[in-house]
Amino acid sequence: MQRPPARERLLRAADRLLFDRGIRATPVDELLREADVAAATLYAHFGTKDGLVAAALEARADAWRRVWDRHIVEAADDAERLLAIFDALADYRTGVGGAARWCAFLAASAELRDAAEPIAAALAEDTALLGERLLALARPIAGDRAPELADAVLLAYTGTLAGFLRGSPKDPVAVGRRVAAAAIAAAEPLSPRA
Amino acid sequence: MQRPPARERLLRAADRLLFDRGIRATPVDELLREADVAAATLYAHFGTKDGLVAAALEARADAWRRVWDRHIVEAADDAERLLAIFDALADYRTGVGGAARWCAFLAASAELRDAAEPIAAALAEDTALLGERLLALARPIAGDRAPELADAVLLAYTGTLAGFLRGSPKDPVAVGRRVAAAAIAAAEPLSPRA
DNA sequence: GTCTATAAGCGGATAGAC
DNA sequence: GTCTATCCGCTTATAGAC
Repeated sequence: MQRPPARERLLRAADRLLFDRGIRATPVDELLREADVAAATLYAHFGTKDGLVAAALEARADAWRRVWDRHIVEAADDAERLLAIFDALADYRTGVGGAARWCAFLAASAELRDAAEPIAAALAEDTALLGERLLALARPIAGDRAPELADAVLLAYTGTLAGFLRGSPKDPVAVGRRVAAAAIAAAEPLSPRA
Repeated sequence: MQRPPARERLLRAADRLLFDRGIRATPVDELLREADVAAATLYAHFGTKDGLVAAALEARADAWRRVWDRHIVEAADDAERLLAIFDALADYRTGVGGAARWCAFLAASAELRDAAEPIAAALAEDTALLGERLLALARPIAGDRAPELADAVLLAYTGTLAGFLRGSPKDPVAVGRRVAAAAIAAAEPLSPRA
C-alpha cells in the first residue's frame, strides 16, 4: 500500500475540497491538511494557489472528456450520440466527478470574476470542447441547421448543471435530456415518425 | 435634485457592485466609497455585510417579479404566457437588472456555500416563485403533465442564465426561448397544428 | 533531492470604537 | 465620519528529516 506522492495527494485534495466547498471558501491551509503536505511543497509544485486550481481543473476536464467519449461510442444512433452528453453526465457525477456541487468550470467562472491565465484557459477549453463536439454531433441530424441544434443542446446541458446548483428541478439530468430530445425532434428536417 | 438617503445609496451601490464583480470579491470599503457612506452607517442599517447582501437580493427579487408580471399580462395566449419569462428576462437585463453578470441568486448560491439565513431565504424564495408560477402557467397547456413542462421551462430558463456566465451560446435568451417552445410543442396533448 | 515542520511577513477585510 | 483593533488568508524563509 504505497502512499501517492505529494503532488498527487494535493491534486486529489484540491478536487475534493475546491469544487465542493468553493475555491475562495477553501483556504490553502485546509488543502494542506487534507493532502497532508507541507506548504513549501505546494508552492514548489504549483507556484501559487491559482496554479493548483488550474491543474485541478485540467485534470477534471480530462476525466470528463474520457467519460463523454465512451458514451458517444456506445450510443446507438445519431440522436443518441447527441444525447450521450446527458448519460455521460449522470455517469460522471456518480463516479470520478462525485464531489462537485454542480460544475467545476462554471463555478470557477462564477467565483473568479477575472480569472488568472491558467484558470481562464481551462474554462475556455471546456466551453470550446462542448461547442465543437455538439456541433459535429448535430450535423448528421440537422444538416444546415446544426448550429442552432447544437446551441439548444448546449443550453440544455448548461441548464442541467445549473439545475444542480438551484436544487430544482429534482432530477436535472432527466429533464435536460428530455428538453434536448424535444429540441432534436423540432430540428429534424424529416417528420419525426417518417 | 435631492440626494437619496444613505440606506438607498447603499442598496444601489450593492446592486451595482455585488452582482457584477461578485459578492466576496467586493470589499465593504468599495461599497462605502461607491455609496459615499460611512462604515458605521452601513452597520447601523444592515448589521453586517451579509445583511446588505440579503437586502440587495430581496430588492432584486421584487424588481424581477414586477417585470415578469407585466410580460405575463401582456402575452397573447397560454403558450406566450409561459414563454413570457424569456421576454421578461431580456427586458430586465437591459433595464433595472443591467449590472448583473448572469443571475444574482444563482451567483450568490455559487459563491456562498452555506449562505447565512437572510441570504438563503432570498435564494429559496426565488426558486419557489419560479416553480409555482411556471407550474400554474403550464397547467392550461399540458394539463396533467404540467409539472413536467414546468420543469422543462425552468431548466431552459436556468440554462439561459448560466449561458450568460458561460458566454455561450451567443444569445442565450433567444436559444432558451426556442428550447422552451420546443418543450411546449412536445407537451401539447393536442396536435400542434390542430 | 524531495518533502516536512515551524514561523513569520504582509496585505486586506470586517467590525466596532471613538 | 475617521480611525484602528483584530483576524484571516497567501506566501516565503529557515532549518531539518527521510
